[in-house]
Amino acid sequence: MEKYTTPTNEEILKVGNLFKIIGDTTRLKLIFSLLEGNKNVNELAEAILSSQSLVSHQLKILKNNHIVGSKKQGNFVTYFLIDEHINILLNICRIHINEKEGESYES
Amino acid sequence: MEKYTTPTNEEILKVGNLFKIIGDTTRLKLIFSLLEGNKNVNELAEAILSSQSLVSHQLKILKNNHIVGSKKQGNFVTYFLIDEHINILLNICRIHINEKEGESYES
DNA sequence: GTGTAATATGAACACACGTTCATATTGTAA
DNA sequence: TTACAATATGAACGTGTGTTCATATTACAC
Repeated sequence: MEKYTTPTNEEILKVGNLFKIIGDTTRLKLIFSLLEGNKNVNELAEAILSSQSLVSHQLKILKNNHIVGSKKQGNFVTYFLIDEHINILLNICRIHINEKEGESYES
Repeated sequence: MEKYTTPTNEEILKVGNLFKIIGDTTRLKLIFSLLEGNKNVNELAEAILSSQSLVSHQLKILKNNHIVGSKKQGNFVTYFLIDEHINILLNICRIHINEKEGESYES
């Protein structure tokens, strides 16, 4: 693992923003759904049991933050995960959570 | 890396919550500050240029979510990072961001 | 005991943000 | 062209949350 020094304020903003983006359950569901394979908007809406509008809004946020990409094919728009970093983050997070199994989390 | 299946809704909530916790700049500053060594509340407030009250509030959230621990020593309370997972998450996130260097991020 | 430093806490405010609804846009088929 | 399906977008609403301020608690020194 690369060794990092103390981050600048700008970097802290970026890190915080990325975590904020993947800290929402709707967007997490979209990401986990896309891990199973590329999907278009309606397929995603069905998969996560949400409205088309909500899915479209959240996909835009994921796209603006370079987590997903899209490819227009006729009437449909196929979305896909851009790289593996997000998946790695999610797996480490799940390991962390499973180790803390049983402990309560509050805000 | 351990292979994970599709997460349950409960697990998605937990993952989302953890990312939400470390998705705030004030809490990130506290975490990065504690990576340099254990500190008490006032030292942290000075380090991140924030008020004692704000630091105390945010430390409580970090503690409730098992990211930091505390140890009372007389009049002072020393805070420390509980494990390495958070640091790993932060490093991967920084790698991700550095690779995306130059690209803009919007919400 | 009193005074003071360190920390925690609760209320209040302001703002961010996720969701819904209605509607606009785009593309395809007839 | 018209009709319809897929997607995107903007406004509005309600809720969550980070911050500040004032104050409470705790512990030490005198």
